Amino acid sequence: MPEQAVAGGKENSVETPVETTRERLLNVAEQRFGEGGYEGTSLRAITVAAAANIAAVNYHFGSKEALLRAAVARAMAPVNTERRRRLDQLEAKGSPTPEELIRAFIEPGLDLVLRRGDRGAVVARFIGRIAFDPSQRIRDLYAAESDPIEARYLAALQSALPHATPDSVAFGYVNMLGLLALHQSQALSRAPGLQDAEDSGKLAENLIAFLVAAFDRGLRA
Amino acid sequence: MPEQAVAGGKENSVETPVETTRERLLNVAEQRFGEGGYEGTSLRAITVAAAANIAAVNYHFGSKEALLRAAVARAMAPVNTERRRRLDQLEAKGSPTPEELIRAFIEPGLDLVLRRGDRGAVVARFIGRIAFDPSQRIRDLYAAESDPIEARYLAALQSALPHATPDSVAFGYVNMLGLLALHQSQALSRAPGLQDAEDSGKLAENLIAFLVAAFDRGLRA
DNA sequence: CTCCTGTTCAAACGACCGCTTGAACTATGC
DNA sequence: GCATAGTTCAAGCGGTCGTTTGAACAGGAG
Repeated sequence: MPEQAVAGGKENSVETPVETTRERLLNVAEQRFGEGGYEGTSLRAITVAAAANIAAVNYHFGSKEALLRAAVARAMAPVNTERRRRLDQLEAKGSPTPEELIRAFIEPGLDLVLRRGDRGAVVARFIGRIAFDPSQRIRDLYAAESDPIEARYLAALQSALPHATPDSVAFGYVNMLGLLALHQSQALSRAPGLQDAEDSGKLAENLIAFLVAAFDRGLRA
Repeated sequence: MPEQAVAGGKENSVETPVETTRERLLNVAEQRFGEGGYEGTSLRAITVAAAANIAAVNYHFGSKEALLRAAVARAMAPVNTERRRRLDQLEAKGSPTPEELIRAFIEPGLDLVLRRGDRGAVVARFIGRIAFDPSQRIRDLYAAESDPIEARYLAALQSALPHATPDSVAFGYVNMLGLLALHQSQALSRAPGLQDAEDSGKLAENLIAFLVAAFDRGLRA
């Protein structure tokens, strides 16, 4: 391991660990896949931007799709963690409202990710883009990372909306999922300008208010 | 023009006009682009399925992107026509409600297109897929076909929702646009089963109710 | 019949794709 | 020192991409 920069390494100052080839590949993959989608982005474009050799992708990940899978897993991990944490918290408190549940879903996807500067915006766009990639195969790959907590949200939403049928609760959930992804990918923001932290907060509040109203009064009785 | 089958031609019965190569290309392009997206679909896959030569694409359209543009224009034409017709009708009546406006937007996209059998489902999926293609270039191509009536809808929605700010009305509009496209592309229906006419009607009603609630009470005052 | 225009065809172009190979390089363990 | 395992590299594999070419084919007009 030439450049892993373990703690106390002599080559770099203590607080600037070297970005490994693997990390650079994941970072650039997030950016490029988020811009052009999976099919529209070549491994060569990624490796050139990451100052790495093409063979490095197959060495570190095995294939283009495996690189994408690793990037999705890494990007979704903190979002899923935060969502789980919030769900635990709400369930411990007991009887969460629809708004609390929606907020616990939306904010980790927008806030947590957009509030950390350019990198966060890149990650959000990546997730949003992959979630609705034209290829069913790629969408499934995202769904595999997102599904584990879906059942918990559905159950909690059903409890919070006893008047709504299970079908209509599921309908609301996929609408929430879809709208979040579209805003994450910035495909809905006509003005191409990137959102800063403040805008992202406003977006989150607007989206939550929109969804709360739809859940509260827009589902089949 | 070998096989145009003008009226009264002797080769085919009166009511079965021959499908020209150009039409076959557009039909198959709708289907394949709707399945795999623009980047994920090759001209060869299209021409093979259409029983046409690859060169026919460049002869009839000029390029792959021009084929897509022609397919989008053909698919959107009846939707735009119907939306314009409904808007005219509502405006002639005066003071349309938010629900009437939302219905006039959603139904031409789902109903009109899904109610005409398999072909309609293919067209709907095609439109929905292209509207949020990963490539900005392709999305713009769709937006160019969709934009002309956008201003009319925004103005009408603003009048019907005087309490909402212009920004929030625009926010609701893009959400409506996005949710419709996602349902059209069937990316939100987890069960991969194709929707028949009856299901499509239910979907339209559910989506309209969801959006009406969100517009009525989910926008910034 | 001959010309002419519109259409289809097989074949090939250069470019790029994801992936593999085998050697070179690098830090570490003995 | 030397062997070893981890990593990077230039080069090339077979295949597919969108596009182009020039010839063949088909009907209509003179």
